[in-house]
Amino acid sequence: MRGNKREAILDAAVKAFARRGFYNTRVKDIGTEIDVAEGTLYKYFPTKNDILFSLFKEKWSELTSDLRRKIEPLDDVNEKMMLILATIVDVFKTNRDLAELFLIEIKQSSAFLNSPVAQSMVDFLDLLEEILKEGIAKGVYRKDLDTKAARMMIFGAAQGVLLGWILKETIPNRGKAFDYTIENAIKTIRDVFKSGITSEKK
Amino acid sequence: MRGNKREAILDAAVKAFARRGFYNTRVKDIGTEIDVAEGTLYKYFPTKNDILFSLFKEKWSELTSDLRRKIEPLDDVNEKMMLILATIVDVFKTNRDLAELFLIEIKQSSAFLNSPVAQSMVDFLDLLEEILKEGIAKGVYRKDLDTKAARMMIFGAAQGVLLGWILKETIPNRGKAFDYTIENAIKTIRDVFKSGITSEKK
Amino acid sequence: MRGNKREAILDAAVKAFARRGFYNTRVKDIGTEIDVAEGTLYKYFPTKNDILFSLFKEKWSELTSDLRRKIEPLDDVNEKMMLILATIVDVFKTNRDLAELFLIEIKQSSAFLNSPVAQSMVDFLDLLEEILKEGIAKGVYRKDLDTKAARMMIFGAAQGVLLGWILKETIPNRGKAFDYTIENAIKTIRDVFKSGITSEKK
Amino acid sequence: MRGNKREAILDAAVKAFARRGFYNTRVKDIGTEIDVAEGTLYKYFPTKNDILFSLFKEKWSELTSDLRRKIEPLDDVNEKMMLILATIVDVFKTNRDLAELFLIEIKQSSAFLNSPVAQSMVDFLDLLEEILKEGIAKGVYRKDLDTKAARMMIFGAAQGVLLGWILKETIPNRGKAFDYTIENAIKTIRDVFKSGITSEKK
DNA sequence: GATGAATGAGACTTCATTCAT
DNA sequence: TATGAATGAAGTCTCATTCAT
Repeated sequence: MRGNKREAILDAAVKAFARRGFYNTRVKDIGTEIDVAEGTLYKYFPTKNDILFSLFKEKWSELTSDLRRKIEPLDDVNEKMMLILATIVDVFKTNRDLAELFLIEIKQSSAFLNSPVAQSMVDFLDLLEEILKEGIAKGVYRKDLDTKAARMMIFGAAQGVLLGWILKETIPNRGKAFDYTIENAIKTIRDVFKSGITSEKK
Repeated sequence: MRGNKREAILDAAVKAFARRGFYNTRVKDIGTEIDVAEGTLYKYFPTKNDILFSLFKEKWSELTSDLRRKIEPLDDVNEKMMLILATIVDVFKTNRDLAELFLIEIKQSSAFLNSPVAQSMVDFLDLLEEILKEGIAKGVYRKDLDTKAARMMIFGAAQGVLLGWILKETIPNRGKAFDYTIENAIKTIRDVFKSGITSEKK
Repeated sequence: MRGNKREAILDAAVKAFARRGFYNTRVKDIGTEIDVAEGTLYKYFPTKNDILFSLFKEKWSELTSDLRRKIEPLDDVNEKMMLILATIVDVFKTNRDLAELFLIEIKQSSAFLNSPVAQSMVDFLDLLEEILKEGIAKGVYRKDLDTKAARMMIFGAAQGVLLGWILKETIPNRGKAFDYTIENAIKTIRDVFKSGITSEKK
Repeated sequence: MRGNKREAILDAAVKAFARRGFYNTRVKDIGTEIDVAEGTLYKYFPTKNDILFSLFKEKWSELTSDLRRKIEPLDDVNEKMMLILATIVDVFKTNRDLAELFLIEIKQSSAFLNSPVAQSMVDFLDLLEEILKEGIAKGVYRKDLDTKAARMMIFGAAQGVLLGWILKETIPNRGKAFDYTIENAIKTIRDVFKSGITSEKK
């Protein structure tokens, strides 16, 4: 029971934060989402900030361990990398609110990057780097890759296409500026990371 | 004189917003930065929001037109693309606060993506797309590229490496997680976009 | 409980507004009057203006319906009219703060005369007019009376004597300028409306 | 020249205060009315309050001495009284802004009734009382008249009809509630004060 | 545990007044 | 004398958090 309500609060918070952003969400809004009084939230989380903290921590951890489980049986690094990218996009496609929150409230995440909470996001980046290193070791990826830079690049690229995909639907007027399917996006990412944006021949 | 103070306020706002984020910055903080009273800010901008709006609008416009001017004399699309990526990284490297603001306060930018202000950011994306299209037309870039998705991917990738670079210095504890030079970052971006992360041979 | 606090706030507001005027009263002042925090006021009324609005609306309504109840059993229009005038003076004599507010913050009432709130004051004027019309129909009042003008005249006359009575006590120095008892005032009003200021004979 | 600008400022203030009320009028608004900068106003009046003070003082004085001049040649007290009432209504009819200000910003006038400024308004009331006393002495007015109360009643009655007349035009929606001509109003006042609201046949 | 009324610190914004030009 | 940019005190209102029930 306890765990359930805690979970429910976090899920409500994802929705609320995604919809209006952290600072424009009232603590009451989170409660309203699941018919729980403000005071009750404070039984589970000491402050509004802590709700966001726990959210990031737990959701990132979940995502990372899911990914680890998924790529474990695979051998080919390229396949691993592509699976990761595809999964991320897929997860966020399924859980739109979570996507919005993770993509958009970066400031908040960086705001507590100092805290132990941050580890969960770094864990994800570490996973990315592992694959890269493995690929390099196996001669599949180029040796001169700066893995720390590359992982941020990959992370950013995924964020970028997801952001565009979100904005397309969020913002009627500007929709055309971000008009692509999520399938095209994932194909673009895969192809570009595989062989660049340059034409194959050459 | 008038223009100067307006400029000064915007610059102070960049600093303040970058340092603490939009919502954690007090209007008074912006004024303090340049020894100007709170009330004076309101002579130049009707609301706190408008300061951020004007900031995005004007700085993005500046950046985009700078880029256009720079790539004009070039013929090779690849060179153009690389120049753009290098310039962006360079601009933000020089103006650290601006970088932080643009990379991190995305929510705010998306918050007003409906407004005419947004056009300035879309203008930048359009520039990116133009190059991509030109490259495709000239047979330099792959024909199957979804240019709308690709431009978001490139935009995101650049943001990603810059974010890491910022976080490295902002967050002492986690510094190692983002430990790469900006030079390595730009090289990584260039190489990956040119020929992917896979090893050259094959 | 809820109703009680709302009532208490309105009563505190009457006092505060009467004492210093609407614009010179701080929201905090109203709360202080009844040991309630500023924020609490906003649980009951959305804005400071709304406090004044509700005040006018509810107090005028109360007064008007009281008057209607009182005059109902009477037959003689003259008696009705005199009862109304006497009651008004009496009500305000008893509730000095309310008097001060109603007499003095006319600007505010006129400020929202467009709003539905105004109806409550017009209702009172309508009551006055009804009596006048009844009197005319019965041949007790002069046929050539412009009832709309007359009701404002009566309303104003009552306001005038009450204003003087208030000023007498409010303003020590000028007290002599308004030196009459409320009993004399009501007698004056009654007599003058009955047969004018001219001497009886003639 | 000096006097002219001072006069101009006061006239502009009458307009501005009448239009929006004292508290909703900005010092700048007064200046704008006559194309004078804010700073300039402060060369002529030490504070915003002083503008209102001077206004009341000077305008009331003007009105009172005008009235004295007008009634001087008359012998009949009744004629005097009627002339006064007619003149007041007429003055305000001609100078609508002044009317609105005097009728509506009573709080402000009472706010400084303690100050020497108030004398100007009391002077007017004194004039009213003089006539009443003269009438009583001559046996024209009833001996039992409380002159202090009566003068407030007369003052209030005049205010009342003027207020209605102003509201009629100010407030489109409620116009019907105050639908009478100023001519009817003055006739009503004259008749009622002469012989009451009761039908002539006694 | 749950509630939601109450709290009050603190944010944004306004505007009377000052003062250098 | 005239200006109007600058000031900053102070007001209204919000909302995270507390606490009595």
